[in-house]
Amino acid sequence: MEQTETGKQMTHPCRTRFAPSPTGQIHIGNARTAIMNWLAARHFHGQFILRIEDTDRERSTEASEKSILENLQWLGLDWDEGPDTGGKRGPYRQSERLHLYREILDALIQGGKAYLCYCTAEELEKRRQTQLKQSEQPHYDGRCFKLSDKERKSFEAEGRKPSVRFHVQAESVAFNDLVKSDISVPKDSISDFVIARPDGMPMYNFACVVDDHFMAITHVIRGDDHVSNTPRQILLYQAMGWQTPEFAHIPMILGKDRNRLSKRHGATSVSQFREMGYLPEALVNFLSLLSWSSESGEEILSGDQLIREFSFKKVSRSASVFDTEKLDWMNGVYIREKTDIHTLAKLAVPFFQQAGYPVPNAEEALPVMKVIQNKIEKLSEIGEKARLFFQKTVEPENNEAYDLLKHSDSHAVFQAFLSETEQLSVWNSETFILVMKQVQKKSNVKGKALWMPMRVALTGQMHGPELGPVAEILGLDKCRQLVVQVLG
RNA sequence: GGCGCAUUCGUCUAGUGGUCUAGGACGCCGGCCUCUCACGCCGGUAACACGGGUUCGAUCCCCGUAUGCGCUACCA
Repeated sequence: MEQTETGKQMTHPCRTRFAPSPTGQIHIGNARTAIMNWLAARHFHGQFILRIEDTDRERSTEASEKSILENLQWLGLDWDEGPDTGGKRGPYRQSERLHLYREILDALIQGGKAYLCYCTAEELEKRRQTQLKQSEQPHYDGRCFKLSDKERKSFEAEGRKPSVRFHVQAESVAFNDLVKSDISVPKDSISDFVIARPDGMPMYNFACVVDDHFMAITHVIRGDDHVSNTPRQILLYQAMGWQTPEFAHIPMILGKDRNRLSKRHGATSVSQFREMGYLPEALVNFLSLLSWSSESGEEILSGDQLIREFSFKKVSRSASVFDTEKLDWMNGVYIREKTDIHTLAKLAVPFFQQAGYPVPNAEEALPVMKVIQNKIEKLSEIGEKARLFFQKTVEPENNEAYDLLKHSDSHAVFQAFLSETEQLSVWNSETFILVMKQVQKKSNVKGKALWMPMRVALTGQMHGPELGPVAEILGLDKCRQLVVQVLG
């Protein structure tokens, strides 16, 4: 039998879940939560379950669900059970589990653990305001708990539709969080809360508990914005006589201003990072290093290493700021060191095309990618860095470049280059270097004065990739043509 | 307002009652390499929120304060 890190014995193998609500693009913070759940499941050789929490009918869409699954897959996460793959504990969409909630709800009401509440949203809000005004703690006063049959009937006659409220009886609730250690909440800080809407749709805290129970989730790993929800959920587990799972609340991810990450901070959805040319492995690596660190202290970690090294003990308790500069660096590491050049070329094709360059496939992208591989940190920089290979005409980028072309030494270099290449039939990086050596002899110009004019002639720019490979990709004809152009 | 949680370089983090003159990474600065830029390599900059305790000794333990975040929904 496996042991959890708190020493409690697990009666099932580790089962974790990621339970997004399909109300938009998957957010970077949610993605991190998904990654942690996935890592934990894989580390403990358990199962990772995907569940769609679509009880908010107003905001849930099918398109969102589809996009969430796609982006999770893009990140490289896989799940053992989910809405698309199925599984023994399904269905995996809350909207398809309504009958189950209904059953539990009835049982709860029968057992006196929950009751119908006829208060309207307006009434509730009004009372809340009064409580606030009297600097009281806003809470539900429990008035519908002791409704007489007569009162109930009169409410029904008014056409009021009741919601279902959970009757809180506990003194106080305490639990041991795998990340945050002991957390306890005093009694009266929790008042009777709604667990189902008048239309029968379950509320988050309720549905979540029912599903986690029936899906046999052993570790609930989620953002620490759920810490305050946990006591409510534990009360529910207790009322139903179910065993509570382990809880692990991982800290929030903050924006640069230390506020909760939101659109104001720029890109926040996984798909946006994908479009900007971040590699999934880099994003996963970076995200897993937020509020977590490896035992070894390594920073560049593959998925397998992440799985191997995963541990709740290494999750820190405080929020972290999402630092794109470090992400950029890490993505650069993946581009230049951690990704096979052929794979990279393949991934790059859409970015060439987006920039309008005629690159139909990975074969065409390959040589250029080899040359600019260590010049970019994101694939979206391809447009800028590869421009020199596709531009129709070459213009010196600034006065300095222009002056360089007009220098008399440069003139000699160009002349020599043309005569040296006149009879050439073989053309590649090496022959270009050989030619330049000859040019040096002939023109008696060397070093910077030799290479820089050639660079500007071929690319128009003062900076750029190594000239040999550039010349090779450009081809002999194009090179000669460009040199003729600057001479004329 | 109440309750909960947090607080080590600018950022991500390591760390333990003495080995901390606090380690690593990103960024930044300087140098090397070099046809340029980048890569790479070498070096540097920079932090234990504050105030009380406990202790021979606290970054590490306890209590306050401040600040931040979260929850306090018929959102999830």
